[in-house]
Amino acid sequence: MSTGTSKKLSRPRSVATHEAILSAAATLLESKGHARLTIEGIARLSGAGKPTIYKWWPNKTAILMELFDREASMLLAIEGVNSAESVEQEIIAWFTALWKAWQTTVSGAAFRSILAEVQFDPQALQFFNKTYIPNRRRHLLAILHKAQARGEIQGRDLNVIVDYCCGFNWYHLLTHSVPSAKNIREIARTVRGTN
Amino acid sequence: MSTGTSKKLSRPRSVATHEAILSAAATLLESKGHARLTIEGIARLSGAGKPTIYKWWPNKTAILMELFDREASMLLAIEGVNSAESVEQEIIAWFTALWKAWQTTVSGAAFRSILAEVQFDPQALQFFNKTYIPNRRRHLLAILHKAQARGEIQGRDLNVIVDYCCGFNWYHLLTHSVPSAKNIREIARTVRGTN
Amino acid sequence: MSTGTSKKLSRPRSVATHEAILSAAATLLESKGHARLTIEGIARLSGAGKPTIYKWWPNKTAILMELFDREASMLLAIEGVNSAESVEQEIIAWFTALWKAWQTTVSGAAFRSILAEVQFDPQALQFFNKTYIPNRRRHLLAILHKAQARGEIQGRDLNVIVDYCCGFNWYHLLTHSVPSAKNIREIARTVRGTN
Amino acid sequence: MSTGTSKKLSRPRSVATHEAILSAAATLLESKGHARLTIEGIARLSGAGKPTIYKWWPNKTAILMELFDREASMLLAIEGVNSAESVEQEIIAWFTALWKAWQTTVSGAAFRSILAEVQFDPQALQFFNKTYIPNRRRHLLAILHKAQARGEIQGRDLNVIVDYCCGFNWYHLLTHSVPSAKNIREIARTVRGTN
DNA sequence: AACTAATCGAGACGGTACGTCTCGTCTTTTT
DNA sequence: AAAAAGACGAGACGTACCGTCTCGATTAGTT
Repeated sequence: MSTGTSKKLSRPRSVATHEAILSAAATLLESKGHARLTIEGIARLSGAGKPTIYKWWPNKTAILMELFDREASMLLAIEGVNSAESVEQEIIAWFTALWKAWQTTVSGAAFRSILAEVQFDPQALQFFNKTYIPNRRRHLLAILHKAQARGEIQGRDLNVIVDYCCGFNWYHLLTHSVPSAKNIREIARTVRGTN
Repeated sequence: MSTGTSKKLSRPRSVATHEAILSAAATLLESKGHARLTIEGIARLSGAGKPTIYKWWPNKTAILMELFDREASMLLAIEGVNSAESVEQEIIAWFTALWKAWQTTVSGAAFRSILAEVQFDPQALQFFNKTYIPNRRRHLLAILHKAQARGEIQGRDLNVIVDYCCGFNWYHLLTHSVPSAKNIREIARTVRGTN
Repeated sequence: MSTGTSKKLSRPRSVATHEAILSAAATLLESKGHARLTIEGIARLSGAGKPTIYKWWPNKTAILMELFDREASMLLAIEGVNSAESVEQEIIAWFTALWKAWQTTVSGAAFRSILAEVQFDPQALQFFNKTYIPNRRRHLLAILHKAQARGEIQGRDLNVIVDYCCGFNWYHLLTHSVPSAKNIREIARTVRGTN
Repeated sequence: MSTGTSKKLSRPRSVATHEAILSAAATLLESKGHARLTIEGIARLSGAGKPTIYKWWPNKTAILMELFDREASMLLAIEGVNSAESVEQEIIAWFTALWKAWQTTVSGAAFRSILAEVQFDPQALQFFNKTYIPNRRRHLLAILHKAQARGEIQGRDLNVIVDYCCGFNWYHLLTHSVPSAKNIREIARTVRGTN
């Protein structure tokens, strides 16, 4: 009797290979840099065959996105509950944690690569805009919404705030300059805008 | 004392070829997109030899930068001196003009390509950060300085303002989303921040 | 006991491509001549990719050698065992057959090209001297040895005979002049040298 | 005041440049080898402009031929009158001198290069066959003619002898193997052919 | 326990672009 | 004129990856 859950009749996808590919990508991104990160290199290092990689990821960007998510989700899990007293405090905490992650893991390099790579591939860009970006904006947007509900932010278009806050981070990421704590405080101050 | 007008004793660089290469790059960038913009393609379309291109530009990014500058300088020339009554007005005027240029010429696509390309090449990135970016920031920084002198802006780090304003524009450029007039007004409002 | 026929665990080398490359080389050598025989041209005509060619042959000379061997082995197969009555008869038969092959197939042009090409590449020259040439000399040397055993040749250094006989043929090949039947008879006469 | 000798209205061909080009070619041929001997390299080393070279020599082969002639004529001048008692002695003397020159000057390398280069260029080959080769054969042919007149050689086609003697030398030149004194004696013996 | 079917590694293959090299022609200024 | 300097179009060089393909070997889960 079928249990309903359609069981596979054949060999399942190898978890070890999946993992090996991702960490090979991480290693190469860190050691050789974006320009030297090639599918061929990943295959070589991971011991996987090229067709195996192409079977599961449509392109390099998809690998990078999965890599970034893995690292970023760790970050989110670690940060956990943040009971800050004000929007500014919350944003400062969030940006500080974000930059710490971007610096200490490959996630920063990965996101930088995604941003660059996505400009080459219209299809990847569409996925990036429709699915990927909204997910990344969600956390900041939630903080702002709460603040708006508490009355801390008034008369502001929250999406514009997210735009320029993300923009600020992207700007620093793409120019390889880490914003100082002071800079982060400064940008956090702008969100209230009590005028 | 002779200024030594230093006449070249050989065939001078061909202006026509220089021009043909740049406009071939512009055409290809517009028609084929960034991914299909190759040195080989530029050589083919422009009628120039590949070595000629490599002689004058070290890489694709350098061509794109010159292309962008050409378009951007036109923009600056056209916009001219604008004596707006407030910082906000000035910024709104500047951003509106900038986005008009980015949309109506290839300059937008060129700058997007530069941002992506520079991530691949550490040397190009260094030039980008040390020389190219400061030049691009100058105009906005000048506007802010004047406003600070007039007392319109107080207690703000002007560089952070430039960071997030550029960031805002880059963000929209990289996600292929044009900011609305309303959005531009909104971001212009944040620079004053009289709190 | 299993001889371990060592089966390849990947896609086998394409015989069709191998063949296409060789015959493209033959066609180009015949139609365009040695100067216009380029790897790029062979790739174009054969439909193979350049890297495929470089994978299997280190340089143009290697292709030419294989091409020559293919044609020459046909010749040897056709000529078969020839039981002539004297050295002179044997040499005349051999040279006549050789020149017929050099004229009716690309093998002549191929060998001419090899001789020229090998002067450019010290590595190719070494292979040419150590491996290729001895193989080409073998047939003539065998004829002379047999004759010496029969007492037809006395007090001669057989290697010098081979040197000048090959030299005679190379001379005519390189100056694009085909030796007449009379000339071949004349040179065949010199090998006996009963003085 | 005019000396009577029709003065040129313009700058005459520079002898120094002519000389510089030839010796640059010799130097490069010796140090870098045939493959690295390029017109561009000659221009660089000699300090001449490329167009100057092309003005006076149609191609690289022509330079090599002039270079070879310069060296070879020195040889002939030095060897001078050779009063040998027999054809064999004469040929041995001639070949020994020839090989000494080929080994001690660049003339050997130059002639090897000419042989190779000429295979690429049908026009150069024609000049080579019609003009160059006959000049090179002349000396040996003269020796043989004298011997024939003296009755030392009978019933032989002298041209075939020259063919295979040149062939013998070319063979050794092209395979980079210097014939031993014994080998030279051996080949000299064949010319008499008293059968 | 044998069968089955997808997965995996290996790597050959046709492409395309890379950045470099040399060619032979040209244009300009100096001698 | 002739020569230097060197820019230029042309096109081959040998290399690096791309993404697709064909193999034989592996390895669950189903019969």
